[in-house]
Parts: sequence; structure tokens; C-alpha cells
Amino acid sequence: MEEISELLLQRRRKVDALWEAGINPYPNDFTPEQTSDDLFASYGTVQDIPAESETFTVAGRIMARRSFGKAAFIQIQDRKGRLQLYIKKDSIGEESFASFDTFDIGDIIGAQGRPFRTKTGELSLHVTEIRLITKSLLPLPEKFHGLTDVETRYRQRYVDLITNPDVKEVFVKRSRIINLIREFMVARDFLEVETPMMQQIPGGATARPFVTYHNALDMELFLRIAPELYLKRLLVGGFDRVFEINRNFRNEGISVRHNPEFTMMEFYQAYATYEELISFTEELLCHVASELLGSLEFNYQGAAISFQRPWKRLTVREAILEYGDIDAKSLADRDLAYAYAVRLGLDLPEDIGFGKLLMEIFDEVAEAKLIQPTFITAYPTEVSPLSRRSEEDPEVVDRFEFFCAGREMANAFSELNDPVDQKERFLAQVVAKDKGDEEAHYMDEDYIRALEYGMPPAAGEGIGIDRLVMLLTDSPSIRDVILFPQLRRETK
RNA sequence: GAGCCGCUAGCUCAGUAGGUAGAGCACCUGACUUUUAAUCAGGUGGUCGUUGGUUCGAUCCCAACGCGGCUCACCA
Repeated sequence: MEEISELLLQRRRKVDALWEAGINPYPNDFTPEQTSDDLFASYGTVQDIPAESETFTVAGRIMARRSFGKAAFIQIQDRKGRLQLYIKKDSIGEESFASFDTFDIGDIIGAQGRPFRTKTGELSLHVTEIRLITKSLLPLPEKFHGLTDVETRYRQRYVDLITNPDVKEVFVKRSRIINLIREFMVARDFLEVETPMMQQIPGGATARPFVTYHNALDMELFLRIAPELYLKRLLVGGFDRVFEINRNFRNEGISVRHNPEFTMMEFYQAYATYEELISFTEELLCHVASELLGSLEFNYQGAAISFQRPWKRLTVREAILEYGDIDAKSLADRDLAYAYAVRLGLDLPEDIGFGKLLMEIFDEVAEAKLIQPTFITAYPTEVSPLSRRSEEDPEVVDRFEFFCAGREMANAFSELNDPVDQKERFLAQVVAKDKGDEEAHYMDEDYIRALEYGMPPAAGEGIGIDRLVMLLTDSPSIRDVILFPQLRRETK
């Protein structure tokens, strides 16, 4: 049998009493006409409010209550903020006031009233009618400290959102950021598309996928790790500018920067190069930051970040030389570079490729130091199976990654559109996979076939939306910008 | 997956050098017709994360497990 606390029993008895009195505790026939911010917009600067001013009809959740026997102040919260109501027995009548007396913090109510200023000057509504709209059975967290327990905040995000206005603000900003990006892309004639989340061959990134199963088709499917190969098929199909803002799924560890499902924007532009995407990225992110924050200067976890252009550009090798402790000559020698990696404490296989080795060293010495916005270029071909080779140096590709606050925010490159080269690189990945590299790419014959029809030269980019939101909302954990982050099953 | 830290009332937290627990808020009863974490008086509410062990006795000591946070590993 379920144990019910005295608190919950009291609330349930109130609901029973309402039903018995012929009152529905959950009616749906009340329509608010204004929100809390409408009142402040109309009367926020008016000191002497006329007694016969307009009537406001509002609804919201009771967040605080101060009763005086025959009068009371309550604070209600709606989607725009909080508002104080003054309820006086003489104004709403004996019967209505008796009913109001049973209202609890957490209940949703509807009210009508006229604006006035209290003795202390707070703009409030003097209520003429008040009704219960939804009875709450569970007590809200304490009014002063609110809900701070991190686990409960994630598991019961609804309570977190009711209680903590800052949390609500983060998700309003998240929505705004995504809208700003979408408007920016559409204004540049990019077409928003949706490509499969369930894929027969997961591709477009190096990561372990989630596996699922389709009964009717009797077929194994993978949740996508990236939309890349499908978006590039659309370039073949003639959509020269496409973008998708959607979820990717990667079956990997969870951390303050990683959630198994996360949101990326990927976009592809025909006849563009990765160098053009560098300025495109600067323009896009500066637009978002200035529209959202009204500034290109902001703080992330105590670090002052400036989006003033131009942003720093370094090659992978330059970054290692700048932030590491090795000279250019040694870095050019595979064995000396390997010795350096060992000195750094990296535990790497002896036969590791030079390209992979460079990236290991880069990640160790440079990544965390890239606080200001920085583009890193000249990635080894070995770690970039879908990128176009540099015309000057076939060992590197025409690719950049964008870093800020010590973490990767975006990845872009000129696309490989030579089907023969692409097939060879897939085959190299298949060899790696056979050797046990679980993250290596699968062979995608249909993608090769698409390239054989001819994909226009293009550049493409992926931007991690969650990390961007973290940066622009000063949030330390990815869980702070995802409404329902993945957690283990709740135990009781 | 590993290490460290945490888990006490609905919420925020004390506490017991081992003798089955307290405060504030919330809730209930009463007073109060302009409060701002309203105030005043009284009251209800807990298998102290779970399971074992040690002990006359465990919320406290020990072990395992569960859940969470951080760091590392993997990655975006």
C-alpha cells in the first residue's frame, strides 16, 4: 500500500470537499485576458492610478501568500513573471472569501481586478473576483531557498521551472538562439530540411551508435550519429543550400559537456569553401550573440570572452607550438613527436598514425587553452575521412574546427566530392573497423553512388547547439541547457 | 568504466564522540482588512538512500549495492 504523508492527505481532503460542494477543482472555462507583464507595461510608471481604471483578467500559480484574517496578499506567477494580488473580504464577498481561504501555495487560480499601488508602492491588482482553476496536491519547495537538489531539479524539471526563474530564462534563451540561427540561415536562402533519425548505416561522424530494431521490416536500425551523408545527398539532388537543426545520438559517456542526445545544426553550401565558412561562422555567431545579449563581450564561468572580429586562426601545428613545449623541427618528425606525447603522459599505441598523434597532442596541450574564439585549420587527412584534401598538401584537409571557452563548438570543411577518393577512404575505415575500432565509419555504397552522379563542390559545417547555449547563458553543465537530461532510472 | 564527495520531514539544512532525531519554510488550529522570506500563539509531520555486518543497542562504525554531483577516460 502506498504511504501517503499527512500533507498530501490534507490536500486530497480539500479536493474531496470541493467535489462534495459541487465545485470542480479542475475547470477549463477560464480565459485570462492579460499576463503579468501587461500590467507593468500599462501602469509600471503611473504613480496615481485612477480608481476606475481598466479591469485585468489574469491566471497563474500561487507562489506566496500573506493572510490577515479578512484580507490577504498573494503572489501569482504566469508565463511572463510574478504579480501581486490583494484580496479583501469586502471586495469579493463572504462566500468567495471563504473559498479563497482554502487555496494553497501551488494552486492555479484565475482572478479579475483593478490596478492600484499598495502603501509600499508595489503595483498590484485589487481583486474583485477570484476562482480556483487547478488544485495542487503537492507542496512546492521552500520559498526562500527554492529547489537546489540537483537530482530533483533534473528529474522533476517542472518543479525546477516553477521555482527557479533563472532556469526558465535559460530555456527561453535557448529557444531564442535557435530562432535567431534559423532566421539567419533562411535569410541567406538556405532550405531547412529533415533527414532520417533512424538510419540503416550510421555515418557522418566517428562515434558509437544506438541500435534499435524495426519489427515489420525485420531490420536493425541505428539512431543517427550525424545527418551529414543525407544532407550531402541533397546537394547531389540539387538543393544547393540546406540546413537541419535536430538531434544526434551517440552511445558514449555522459559528462558536463556530453548528453547521449544532443542538438546540432548542420548546413551545406554548394560552391563554397571552408574559408568562406570561417567568415560565415563569425557573422552567424556575432549576430546571435549581439541579438541575444546586446553585446559581443560576455563572461563564461568567470572568463571574459570577446566575439570582436576577426577571430584568431591557427593551424593544428601552430596551436601545438604556441601552447605546447616542443619546437617546429621536432614536431615535424614523427618519432620525436611521439616521444613528446609520451612526455605529456599520453598512453598511445606505438603504431599510431602521425595524424592521429598530432591530434592527441593538440587535444592535450591546446584545446583547453583556446578560451577566446579561435579557428583551428589544417587537420590531418587521416582523421578527416569526409573532407576534401588541401591542393597544396594532401596530408591535410580543407577543414577547420571552431573553439571557444576551451571546447569544440563547430566543425567545418570543404566536402570531398571525388567518389573514387571517398570510396578509398571508406575502405580504410572498414579496415580500421575490422581491427576493432568501434567508432570507424561503415562503408556506405549508396553514398558513393550519389557522389558518382556528381555532387557540386561544397562546404559544410556542424555547430553544437547545446554548447553554444551553454556559452551564451553561462551554464557550466550541458544538463543546464537540456530540459530533460538523461539520468538513470529513479529508485525509491 | 575508475577515483573522490554526497544522500536526515514536501523543501532548505542542523545533529547524535553509538542510547531510535531538531530548526526554518510549507501544512493544520486560532488572532490579525496594505503585506513583501508579513507577524504572534499552539500543533501535525521522519522505517535518517537500501541491504547486510559489528554491538546489549546503529541514522551515526564497517561492507556491498542504489541514485546523484565533480574529476578522469571516450567524444561533439
